[in-house]
Amino acid sequence: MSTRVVAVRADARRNRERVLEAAETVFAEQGATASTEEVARRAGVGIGTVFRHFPTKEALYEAIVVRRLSRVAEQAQPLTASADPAGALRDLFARLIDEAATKKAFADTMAVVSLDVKAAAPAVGDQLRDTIATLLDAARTAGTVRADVGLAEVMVLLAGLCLAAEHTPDPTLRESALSVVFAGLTPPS
Amino acid sequence: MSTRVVAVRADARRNRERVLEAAETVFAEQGATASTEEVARRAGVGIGTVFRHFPTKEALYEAIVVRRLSRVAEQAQPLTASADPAGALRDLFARLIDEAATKKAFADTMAVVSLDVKAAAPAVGDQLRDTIATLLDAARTAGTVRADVGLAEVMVLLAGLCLAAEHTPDPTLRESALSVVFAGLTPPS
Amino acid sequence: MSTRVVAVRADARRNRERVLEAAETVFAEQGATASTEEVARRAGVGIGTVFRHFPTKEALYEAIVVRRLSRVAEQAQPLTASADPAGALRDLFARLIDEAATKKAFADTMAVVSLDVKAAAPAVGDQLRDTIATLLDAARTAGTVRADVGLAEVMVLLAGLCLAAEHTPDPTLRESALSVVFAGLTPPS
Amino acid sequence: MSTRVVAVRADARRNRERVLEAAETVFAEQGATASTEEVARRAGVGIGTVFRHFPTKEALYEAIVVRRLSRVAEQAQPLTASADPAGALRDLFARLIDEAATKKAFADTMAVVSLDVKAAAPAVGDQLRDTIATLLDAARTAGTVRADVGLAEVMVLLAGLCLAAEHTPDPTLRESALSVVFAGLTPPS
DNA sequence: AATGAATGAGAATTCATTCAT
DNA sequence: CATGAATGAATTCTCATTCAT
Repeated sequence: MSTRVVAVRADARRNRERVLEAAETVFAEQGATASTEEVARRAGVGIGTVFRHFPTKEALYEAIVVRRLSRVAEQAQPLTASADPAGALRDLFARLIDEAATKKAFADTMAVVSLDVKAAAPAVGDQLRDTIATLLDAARTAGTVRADVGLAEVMVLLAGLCLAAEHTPDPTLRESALSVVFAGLTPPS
Repeated sequence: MSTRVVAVRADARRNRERVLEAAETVFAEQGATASTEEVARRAGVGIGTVFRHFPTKEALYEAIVVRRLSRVAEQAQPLTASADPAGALRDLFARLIDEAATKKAFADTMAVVSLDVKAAAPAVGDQLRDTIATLLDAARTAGTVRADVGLAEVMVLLAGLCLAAEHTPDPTLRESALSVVFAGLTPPS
Repeated sequence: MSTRVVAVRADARRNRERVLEAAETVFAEQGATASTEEVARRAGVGIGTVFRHFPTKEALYEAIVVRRLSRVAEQAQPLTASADPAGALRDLFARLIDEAATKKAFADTMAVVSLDVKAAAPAVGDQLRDTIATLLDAARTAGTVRADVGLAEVMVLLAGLCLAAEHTPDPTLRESALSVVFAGLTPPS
Repeated sequence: MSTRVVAVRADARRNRERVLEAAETVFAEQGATASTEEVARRAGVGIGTVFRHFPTKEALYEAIVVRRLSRVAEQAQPLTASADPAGALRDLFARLIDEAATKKAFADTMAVVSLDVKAAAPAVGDQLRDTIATLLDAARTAGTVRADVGLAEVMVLLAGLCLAAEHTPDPTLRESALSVVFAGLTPPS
């Protein structure tokens, strides 16, 4: 009996996953204004199924945001152990910028997390923010980032780079812009 | 008869202007998703009039982009005479950033000009780009901006700062971010 | 020019009238749950037209309610001049009951007016209520209706008869029920 | 094996009962438009279970009607032994009216029984109708109700009072309306 | 040329009903 | 039998665009 129950749930979870996967793709391609119907089509499910799992279009979108952030935060955390915190920070930024360049609406996600702190579901982006804060602190302590730069402006810069990346297909250019920003973060010799 | 025709055209031109004015306001307030009906209402004209002058909502939006750019470029050009090109560049950026923070969809305008060069009506943003290019060249020559920084990445940075500004109500924070970028543009001592 | 303007309005008014007419029919046949699409179809207009004239389904429904009440109230008012107020009252009730028996949702309209006084748009049903109140007063004064019966209970009885009529296709039966009620309103000899 | 089957049936019957109980409550609160899902939730069963026992929402609704009627009829029957049949009839009406005022969709139940005789499952409301008929006959014989009043119009009046009661929160008013009706049923002195 | 009414293709959301587990 | 996930038709409402006046 418990197996049967688990089986049902596994099925539902699989469908939920398919919906999320489809939503991820669709939102990456068309942005947040993509229709729920399109998501359902891509997922190969009825539209009712989408709404069963996510009672609102916004709920679905938020789920994608959370998902993206979780992944990003997960991948970011190991960086805190880095011996070169400034370099780690830059690597992290580069990764996020590339993702923003590829996936529509990812930049918006970053902007929300970076800037509209209270708006987002609380604690959703906290993990990423914390990682960045840790790296920043370490870098300042190590003297590889200027002491007079705060987390807030770093987040603004990150958001800006991500948002600009959405319109910047050339990776070299994105890298150059990032270089300028990090040059600005580096203490004058 | 010719007078009548001229009169009509003057009328039409005035209407076109009113529509643009209204669109500017409405898009600044509500972003590009504002309805065309709302624009017509604000302009005090029928919706048919809006579509007569701009056959598509997108055409109207582009017209606003062009308009904003023209104004900005106009105000920017005098700066090319500045004795301190780097300082002038920074002032210009600050002005644009503040505008982006205040007017919705202005940041997108900047992004279009800065990044999707070919997408926009050709030569639309060229004037502004040229001004920035001139300032940048002068600053590099004067040694107040690093020689290895190109126009393209500067435009990316400008777009990024404007886009981030849209979500950053605190002017101090916007200023701080700008400072970092300009520190990054300054040649190492 | 004024003629042109008037012409447009006349056209719109005609369409509005067609929508109202269709809505009247459709609601009479299917009740208040009939779809707006069906109303549009019957009116021979696009669904957008219906929503242009009545921004909400509820607004459309209310318009029908108001319309029905206005007509009824208009027809009722002359009765106040009757030499036989009790008889006039009974005639009025009979008319309303018959309408309720024929038109779905009319009974609900009557119920709203009779009972949920404040809920309905204020003053919508007031005219009818006033007419009934006048007739009732006159009848009580004339001694043809019991002095201890108030307007409130008369309205309850009217609503009840209308609501029951909706399910009572036999007119003789409706008439019999009305007779009992009026016998109850008549003072004991 | 037979025991197991019996056990299953007992389980099923219990579930059926729980569904009915929940439906009773839900329909009383929200009317017939309440969703089947809500009924299932209240019953603490899956929605599939609801549809297993009642193949259609309408079937479920009818079952509730039947159920309410059975109870009412059961409670009513003892009244036939009353020495004062007219008084008993009035008591019965008062009880039904109060129930209609409290429980949404009960008035509709009454209307169905009173008026759409053939529509309902045959013989469903017959018991109540029979009780009322018996009381009416007795009262007519006793001379406490007019001889020229038939069962049909009494049912119409009952339905009307119940339907009106649904919108009449004031019990005094409901009582007053009932008084008028019974005055109308009483033979002229 | 201006007007604004008409249009109808979506979009989000709900819910009765079916069916795989 | 029970479960509840899946389905998709239906509904309300919006908005860019067209067209009669």
